Amino acid sequence: MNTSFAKQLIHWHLKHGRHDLPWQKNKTAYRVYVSEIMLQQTQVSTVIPYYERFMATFPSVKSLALAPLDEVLALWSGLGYYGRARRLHAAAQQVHQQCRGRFPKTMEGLMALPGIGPSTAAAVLSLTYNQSETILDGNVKRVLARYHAVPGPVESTSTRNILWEYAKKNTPKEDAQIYTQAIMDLGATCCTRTQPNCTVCPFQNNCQAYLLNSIDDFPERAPPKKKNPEHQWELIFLIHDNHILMQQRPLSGIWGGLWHPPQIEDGEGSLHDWLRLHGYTKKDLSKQIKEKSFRHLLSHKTLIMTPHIVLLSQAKKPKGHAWKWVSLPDWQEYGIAKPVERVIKQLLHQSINTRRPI
DNA sequence: AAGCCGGGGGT
DNA sequence: ACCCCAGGCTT
Repeated sequence: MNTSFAKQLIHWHLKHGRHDLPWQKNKTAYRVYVSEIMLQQTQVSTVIPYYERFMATFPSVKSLALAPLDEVLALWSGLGYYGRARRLHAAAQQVHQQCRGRFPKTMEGLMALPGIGPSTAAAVLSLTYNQSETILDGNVKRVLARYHAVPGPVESTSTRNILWEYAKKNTPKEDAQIYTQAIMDLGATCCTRTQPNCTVCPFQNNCQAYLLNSIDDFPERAPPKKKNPEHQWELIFLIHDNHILMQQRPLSGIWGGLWHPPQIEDGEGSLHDWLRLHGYTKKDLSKQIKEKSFRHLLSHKTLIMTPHIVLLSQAKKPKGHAWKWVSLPDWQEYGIAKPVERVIKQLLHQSINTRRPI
């Protein structure tokens, strides 16, 4: 074990670490666990407001376990990676039903829960119970890759194994709680990705990358994968009698379990589909869709049909099911993806400005 | 091993 | 624009 590394780091953390994060208060396995899931691939500043709302609504494992998934997704909407929310909910139910509401206190026990991998399990155990377990997140990878000038792209398995070994060697038997927080804080506030603040770093005299004057070369990155071309499709916002037509997406894939307005195009989950269910012929539909005029299709009551383009970064078309007219005052109670939320807000705003009832 | 999953912040 | 973020799951 590299005792010196931990001691220096803990000493640094005493003065320069973060001590006021919401999940650092009233530390319980549940509170730390929820924070760790939210923080996966998500920055602290983004998480904080979501975390506060979430914990106010679900203060205990039991309350989360007994809540419907819809409610969990609604609180999660806007945060991204919605699979995290589904697995969080499933894990809470497992803990509630199979562990009498107590989180496992072992790596194996925690990793048996959906959504918990080695890093999250170690974070829960070290931060909550001061167990000597090792994390390897983006911060730790960066710190260690620089400290040891580790060559090779951090995405590769071999480099990751090397970093795991360093990380384990550095983890102290005592004070793992403070150490875990400390190494994340160092990565987040000092050993940052760009423009690291090496002049105040406790490892300035030990960091291989700094001594080689090549901080920017570590961690090495694999060449970027080519991204899917961004595709876009039309979502149609049908608002009728103060309700908006929405459909829920299947649990797998992008925006899993979330709600959004129907797409115009033909196919499963399209507006075509929905209208056909309501007795309109295909010929009717083609004509009216082309003209973007649905006033006579649904009702002669107030109806505003507003097509909007929602841009997604994925090439898959939405497949939805479970059509539902959602009351406009209630739409925020549903899990809605961020781009969709923006359009709905804009629509409501417009209707207020133009003083047109919808 | 590679792909998938989101939205935002920093540069 | 591009990179990255308190990763894990699926294929």
